[in-house]
Amino acid sequence: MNEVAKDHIESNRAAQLLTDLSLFACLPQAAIVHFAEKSRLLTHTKGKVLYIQGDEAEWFYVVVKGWVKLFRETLEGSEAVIDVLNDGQIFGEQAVVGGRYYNDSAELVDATQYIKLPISLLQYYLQKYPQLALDLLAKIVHKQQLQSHEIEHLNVQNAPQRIGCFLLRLCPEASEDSVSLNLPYDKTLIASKLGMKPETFSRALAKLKNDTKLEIRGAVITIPKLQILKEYTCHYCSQAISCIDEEPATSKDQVKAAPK
Amino acid sequence: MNEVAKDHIESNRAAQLLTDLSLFACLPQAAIVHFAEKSRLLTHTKGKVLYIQGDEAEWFYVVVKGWVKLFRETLEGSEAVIDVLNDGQIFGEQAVVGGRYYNDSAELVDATQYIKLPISLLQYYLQKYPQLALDLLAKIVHKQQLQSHEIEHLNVQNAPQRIGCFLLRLCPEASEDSVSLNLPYDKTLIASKLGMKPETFSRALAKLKNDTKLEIRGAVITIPKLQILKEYTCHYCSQAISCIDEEPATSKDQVKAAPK
DNA sequence: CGAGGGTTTGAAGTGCATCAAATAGTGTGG
DNA sequence: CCACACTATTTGATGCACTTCAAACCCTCG
Repeated sequence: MNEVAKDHIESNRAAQLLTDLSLFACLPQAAIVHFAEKSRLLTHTKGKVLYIQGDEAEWFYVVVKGWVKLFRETLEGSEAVIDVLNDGQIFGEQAVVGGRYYNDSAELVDATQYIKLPISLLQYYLQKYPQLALDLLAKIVHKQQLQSHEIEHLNVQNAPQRIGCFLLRLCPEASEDSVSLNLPYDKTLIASKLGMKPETFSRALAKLKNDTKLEIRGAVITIPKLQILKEYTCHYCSQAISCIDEEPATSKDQVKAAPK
Repeated sequence: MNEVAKDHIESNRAAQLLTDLSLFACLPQAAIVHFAEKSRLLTHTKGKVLYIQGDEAEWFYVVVKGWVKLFRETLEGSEAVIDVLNDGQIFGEQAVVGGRYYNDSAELVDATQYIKLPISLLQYYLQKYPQLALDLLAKIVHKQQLQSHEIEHLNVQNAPQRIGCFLLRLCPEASEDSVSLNLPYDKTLIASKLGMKPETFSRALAKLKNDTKLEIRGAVITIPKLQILKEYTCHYCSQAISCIDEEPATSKDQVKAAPK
């Protein structure tokens, strides 16, 4: 198969993936195809660095399958994990407005398939289809709210509670009393994401297990009584409901406001 | 003076203030007048609560003169300060997309003048003037980047360094070797914003003073050698330049991208 | 002057980090 | 399929940073 044909197939596949993106829900098919033509569908193994903080921002990214870590690193080498993303999530898009540079670094946590798309094209379509700007706005606001939540957690929760909250957010929406789940990635990485050291994570998880009757076998955790965990954890959260987050509304759900 | 005349004057004053807002730079005067008509220009004293987390979001706000604290509160009463805003800053606008509820609470820190505007009107103009959406996007992305920065700081800096960083961000853009500045609000509030207790703040500031040769007289702090403070503080920051933030670009600075 | 909030100081406790080492788990090549 | 190498995770011992509780101090404002 020659290069051109290969590119064509890759582009078709990308178009198909991009069509499923809720961010692009408002775009006509032609625009999505345009994005797909200019995009690259890539797969790399764990450790691949997609960009680093301070790089000139040319691309934004979509995770197709796998896990990507966003982080910031100091001169000393200590790093702060901003977020860990998986299938369907977008990143690097902040550079579309404001700064011309990435303000964090991105690295694959696992073997991961992803698409990279030119930011310039996003800028173009933001102008052309105003609804896209509104949908992007909604996505970014949602991310920001999760971040506010993180800041709160770092301030008011101790290590076992932060882990408890993390587990709760892994639970399927409508969960029964008892849930069994897999940790999505390294315990070390979870620790960083929660702002603690691996040793602390290990000990804190042991304490949580003891206090809320978890069963732990490696990366598989069973919560026999969700309610116990919620009380232990979310009592210290500001949200009455719980820490479980929801997707932001997309174009279809938007309410148009009347003036005057 | 009767109510109608008073409202008229207030509306004129609000229009004038809104015209200066960089967010509204792209709007025609008529739209700004429309906003002004539907807005309320208010002044309240310290402690006034503008809204609390979970309230249905009807209004967004602009600080005219003073200080406003955004925070999240747990059932136990411990609070996490998300941000402290002053003149010209906007808040409560996140509710314009996504959730219908505020996801933090807002309270005046000082006697403060502010404007409140209907979110429904913002929604209307976001649709009508796409550039407004892009400018709002830029503002929110900028806020988000500052928040990522905060998360990093909570993770990698100790208390004296976080204070040092806070002081650096108070310095005027082009500062000489030596700077003298006023703390903008309560030390207790600064402490909360930096994620520490008042006692810790007091002790950490004393340590910072000792380590970087500050002079402190109440709320007036003199930094004799900026460079010393930068090295002490930002060595642990990921940004090569410093922690000083810049305003996001507005409409005028935007670059239009060519397709294809 | 006296009340009250903001700030500092002291003493003691707690949680998390650090350093070091043991153990479990995973993928590799033989 | 096993042994080895390498990484992830756990465990232990110790130290430091920050918190907590308590009390003093300071400053402002009625």
